[in-house]
Formats: sequence, C-alpha cells, structure tokens
Amino acid sequence: MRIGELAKRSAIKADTVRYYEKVGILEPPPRHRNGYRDYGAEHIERLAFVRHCRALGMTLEDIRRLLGLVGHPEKDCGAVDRMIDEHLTRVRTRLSDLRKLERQLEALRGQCTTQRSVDRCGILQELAAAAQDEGCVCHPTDAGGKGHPTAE
Amino acid sequence: MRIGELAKRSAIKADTVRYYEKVGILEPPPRHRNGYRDYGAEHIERLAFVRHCRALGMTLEDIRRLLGLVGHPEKDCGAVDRMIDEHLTRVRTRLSDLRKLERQLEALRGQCTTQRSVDRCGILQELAAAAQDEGCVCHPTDAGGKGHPTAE
DNA sequence: TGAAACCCTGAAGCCACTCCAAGGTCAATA
DNA sequence: TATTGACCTTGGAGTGGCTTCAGGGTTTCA
Repeated sequence: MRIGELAKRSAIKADTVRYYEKVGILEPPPRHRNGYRDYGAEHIERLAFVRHCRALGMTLEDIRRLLGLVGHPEKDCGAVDRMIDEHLTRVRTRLSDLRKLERQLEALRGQCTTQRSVDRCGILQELAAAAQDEGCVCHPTDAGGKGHPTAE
Repeated sequence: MRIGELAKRSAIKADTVRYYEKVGILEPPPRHRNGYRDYGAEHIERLAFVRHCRALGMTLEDIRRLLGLVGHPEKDCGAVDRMIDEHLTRVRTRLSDLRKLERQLEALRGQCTTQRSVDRCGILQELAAAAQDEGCVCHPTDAGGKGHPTAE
C-alpha cells in the first residue's frame, strides 16, 4: 500500500508518516521500483500504537522507549510502569495549574462586564496593576510554581 | 539600567528581554555609548504586564494586541473582553481534555500493578491492543475531539 | 595587568509537526 | 498521443516561545 492509503487507514497524515520515519519512530518500508514507499499491515499496527500513545499525551521520546521495550519481551516492565506514573504526574500537575489559571481568568473577566472605553476597562486596569503590585489576583507569589504556566 | 539589572528586577531573563524586543513586545530602549541597552522604569512596568499576561497563558500575539489597545485609551474594551473570554474557553477545553486523559492513564496504569516481564505487561498489552481495537479504553472514538491532545 | 562578570549580535536548537516548491510517476480521458 | 490531474518524491522552511551557543567587545574589581 502506498503512503496515501496508509495515511487514510491510520488516520495519520502522509507528511507525519514520513516525519516518523525520519525520526526513527517508524521503520523505513520497502520501495516500489518507482521509489514509492510500500507499506504493509505491520505499519498500520505500529502507527495505531503510536497514535494511541500520542493521544495519551506521550512524547515521541517516550514512544521510542516503549517501542524499544516491545522488541525485548523478556525484560521486566517496571520501566513502562514508571513512565506511565511519571506521565500521570505531569498530567496532574498541568491540571492543577490550569484550574488555578481558570479561576484567575474568571476573576479577571469579572472586572469588566459592561462595554467601556479602554482607559476605564477593569480588565486592563487589573492587568496593568501587575506593574505595581505583584500580589494581584492574577499574579500570585511565585512560591510553588516553577515557572510560567502556558495554556497550550 | 542595563539588561542584567532589568532581568533581575523583572524576573525575566536577559535573553528573553532581547527576544521580546526582537518580536516587537518591548520597545527598543536607548543605548549607552558602548552599545549597551539602557532601560528605565517604564520597561519594568511593561515587562511586568507581559509577564503577568504570560502567566495567564496568553500568547505573545494576544499580548501584542492588548498592548496596542493600551495605547488607544479612547477605544472601547469589547475586544479585551472577547480575548479573555476566548482564552477562558481554550483553558476550559484543555481542562476537560486533560481530565479525560487522566482517567485513561489511570485505567492504563491499573492494568499493571506487579512487576512482570514485558511480554505479559498489561500496560503494553493494552497499548498494543490499540492496533486491533480502536475503541479501547485509551483511544475513544474521534468524534468530539478535533485532534490529538498533548500533555504539554 | 589580568580575570571575572557583564554586554553585544546572529544563528542554531528544541518539539512535533505542517506546508511548500520543484520535480517525477501513473492512470484516465479527449 | 497529448494532456490533465492525482499521486508520489526530496529537502527545506515555518510555527511559538523561548534557550543556548559562538565569538567577540566592555567594564569592574583585585
């Protein structure tokens, strides 16, 4: 099967498939005489695995390690467990950061409910207040946060 | 004040300050005779504003727009409200995605509680099952999700 | 005088793609 | 047969928000 077909069946874009090959996530397939890549069922399986792990938010590095383990069935799976645990921890940290963020944005949004001119906009005033007052509603003390959370 | 001092006072790295200048977030300051940047209090204020907005998860593009509005106090602040609203929506979407993810990872983690060999690891089995079964615990139907969520 | 600490610029690296240009290949149609 | 259009190839650039680096200049202190 050619790359377009594979892309359709695996729901992964052809560009991304080529990218996965380049970075060592997917084995290079054999080629047709004309140079076109020729994929088989095993590539669909592998891509499903990768897609699945990506959907779980794992990095390609995580996935590379998992794929390495899959190739060595005699090893013990402690590393897999640890990876999932670490990942879960990251997800939970991110969740709590985002929840904080949501509350701060709600508070900020509450500052301005009616249409006003910019110089009397509660939101902008609140945002500008950060310049004078580091302890404002949207900018709690840095203690406890290792950096600036970002939304995406 | 030179860039190092500004960095200390604003809690934004010198590299990042130069980057902000390059991408038009921070006005280029005057220079000393030796070429060193010479910042004043207004730059600290501006950076506090930026830092604050970044902490709220806004993109630099959002911040550029906000800064543009700050310069035109006579305009109405509807655009500000909308920006915050949109941002809040994004944060909430991300939160719900992450909560789903957390549950899926917990389910996955539950598949393997004792040390086993890789070929009997419940987690890897579950992950590999995705190849056969798109409806598995960690890989719900695509309906409702616009793409692959990622953890960070 | 010399070392350390600071500053400058431009470019490359990070992640996980995504898109593009410029060209090759192939099947179907006029 | 010529051409259209869909597909494929490669390498390279772009995304965001920085961070790091190389290779140099300047200042400050001992």
